[in-house]
Amino acid sequence: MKKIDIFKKLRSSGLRPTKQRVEIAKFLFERDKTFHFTVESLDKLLAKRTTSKFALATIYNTVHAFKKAGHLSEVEVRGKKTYFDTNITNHHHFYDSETCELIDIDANDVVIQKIPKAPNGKKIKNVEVFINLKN
Amino acid sequence: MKKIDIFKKLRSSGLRPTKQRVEIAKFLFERDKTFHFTVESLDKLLAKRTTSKFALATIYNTVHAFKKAGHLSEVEVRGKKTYFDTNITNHHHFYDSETCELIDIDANDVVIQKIPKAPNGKKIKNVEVFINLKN
DNA sequence: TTTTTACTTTAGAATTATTATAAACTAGGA
DNA sequence: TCCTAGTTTATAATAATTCTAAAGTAAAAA
Repeated sequence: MKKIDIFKKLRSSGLRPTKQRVEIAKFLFERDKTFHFTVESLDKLLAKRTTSKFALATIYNTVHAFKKAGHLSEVEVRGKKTYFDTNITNHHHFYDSETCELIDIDANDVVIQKIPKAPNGKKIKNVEVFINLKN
Repeated sequence: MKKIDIFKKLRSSGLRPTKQRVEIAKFLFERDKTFHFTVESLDKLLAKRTTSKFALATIYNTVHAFKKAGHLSEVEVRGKKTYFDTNITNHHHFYDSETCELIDIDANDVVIQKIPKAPNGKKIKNVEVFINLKN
């Protein structure tokens, strides 16, 4: 993804393309495969790859802004950390608690045959399937 | 559940039936319906219902001891808090993010037709289905 | 282009949930 | 009853995240 596209992506979602956002966006979105990360891991990776430095709060702000704009999804797993996922399509996850690793599962690879009705007055927003792994 | 049964329940799982544990166990297990709670909410409820006071650390210890002994299950949902569930059978959950409320779904009410193979070297430990609700 | 304004970044403080610590206490066996 | 290991407790520590307020910057207005 070219710099100009990053600019577009940010601007079209109402985010000013600041130096920090552009750098973070380039790092996150210029890749073919899905990328899972926590704020902490992203911070470390950015520190390695770039010369600029980022306040931790900036990474939190940016990642949440990207999420709000629909460029990232958030995945909550057992444990204290929040993971983010560059795969924003509807999909599911394997979770390997040994390695604390998330692995995407395509939505088509999980077929649910039967599901209960939502309680009165409520609707189903989405269904998340977590497959926990062991060795 | 009678006090003597609480004693048995605790002792059979290697937990000394201390005053605190017995009171907490009575509060949690002397009910017909599933009960979902966080450590924080349990603390508040206990403060209302009983005259004894409990250190927060005791509630953490006790709840985790109960979980380890298989008397409670733990459910992680979006957000920072950890929920515990007196329903220790294999089951799923609705999650109402408006009210931060968990609702049990019987395992039989969710039928999964197709599921992907675990990655190489890994096995599937369990499958958790979360149905997120909206209004 | 300069000025202005609103949005951002930043470092550090604050908050929140949880766990660790170490001293005092207690259940249950010897 | 005495002893010992397991428990409880208050408090400190930790960890992830959010808040704050000052300094900086992008983009609109002049």
